[in-house]
Amino acid sequence: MRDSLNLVPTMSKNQNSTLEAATTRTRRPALRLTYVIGSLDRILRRRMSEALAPLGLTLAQFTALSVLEAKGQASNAQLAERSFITPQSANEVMNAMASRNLVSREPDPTHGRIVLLQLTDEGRAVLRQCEQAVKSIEKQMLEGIEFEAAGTVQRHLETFVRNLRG
Amino acid sequence: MRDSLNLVPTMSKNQNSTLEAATTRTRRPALRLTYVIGSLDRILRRRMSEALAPLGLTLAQFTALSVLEAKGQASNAQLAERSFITPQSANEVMNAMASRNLVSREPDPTHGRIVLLQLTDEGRAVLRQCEQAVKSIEKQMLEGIEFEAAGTVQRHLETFVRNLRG
DNA sequence: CCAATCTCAGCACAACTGAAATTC
DNA sequence: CGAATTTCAGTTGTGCTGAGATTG
Repeated sequence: MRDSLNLVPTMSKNQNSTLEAATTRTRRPALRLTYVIGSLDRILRRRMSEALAPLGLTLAQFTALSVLEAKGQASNAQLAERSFITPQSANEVMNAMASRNLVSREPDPTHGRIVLLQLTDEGRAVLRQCEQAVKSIEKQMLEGIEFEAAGTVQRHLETFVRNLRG
Repeated sequence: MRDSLNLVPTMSKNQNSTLEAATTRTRRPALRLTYVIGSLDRILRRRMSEALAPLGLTLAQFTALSVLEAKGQASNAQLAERSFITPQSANEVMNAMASRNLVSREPDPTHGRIVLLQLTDEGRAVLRQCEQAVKSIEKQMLEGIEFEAAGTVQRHLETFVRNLRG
């Protein structure tokens, strides 16, 4: 009744029984998948922000650097789409990084209004430092998880994203 | 060299054509697992906020209601820990909901300073509406995913959370 | 004129840190 | 006193919408 019929295979036991009876001992919130995703992201955000702070970068900036490296060269609009944010938000992040010389902005020769963004050598160097700083967090997160299983999880999450993007 | 040896079964450049060959054509940013988690959360956040707006609730409020239902009865401090946020943040959310009569606050009879929070009947009713509103988003997200696989993903994500919590 | 792109401005949400008051 | 809890106040990160300018 409560959770209808789908997608919440969490409460492996006592899915019945007033819930409150278990308040003292139950260790699991055991909520929806969306809740778990949100929780994980919040913890990850906090930990990563801490790790990146000494390098003077915010998490959003690190993300933008990563995406830009993967894409190689992109307009602000393209970058925003890849990052699942609005062009305005992307622009704000890029402003901060352009002024720090981590990315270069050059007008697209074939299209006057478009500004092509690209990692500078300094940006690439900083990105490497960031990845180093973040690596240990990822490692801790995946402790006890088999390599293959982590890949499976990632592919499923990518499917979730694709499904939601419509 | 760049990604060392672990935990990123994705790609970074083009030298690893085995994995993405099966998918589309270079359509994937394919970054770290943390990036995918962040992207998914951002999309989910946006979609869920939209769905909850007509009910006059923010996502944080919905989350708090859910946690409170699962816990049955809790202090603000307990609730904060379950939600992986600071007591200050939790308190702010609870203020909004107490003033809307979705949760009740009663002093703990056994400990003067503690305030016990609990869902009101109205809170429970609103929560049910929220869950209804959110259900279709979850359904879309899990399209094409087998029930069992979704459970596996959730269990893995819960392990990630546990690992990071220390 | 239209559409896309970029950018400025203002705003909202959700978290945070710091600090104070209360209670055991 | 010290530890835990609550709560007030200010700040930050990160996104948003709206509106305007520019280019093809």
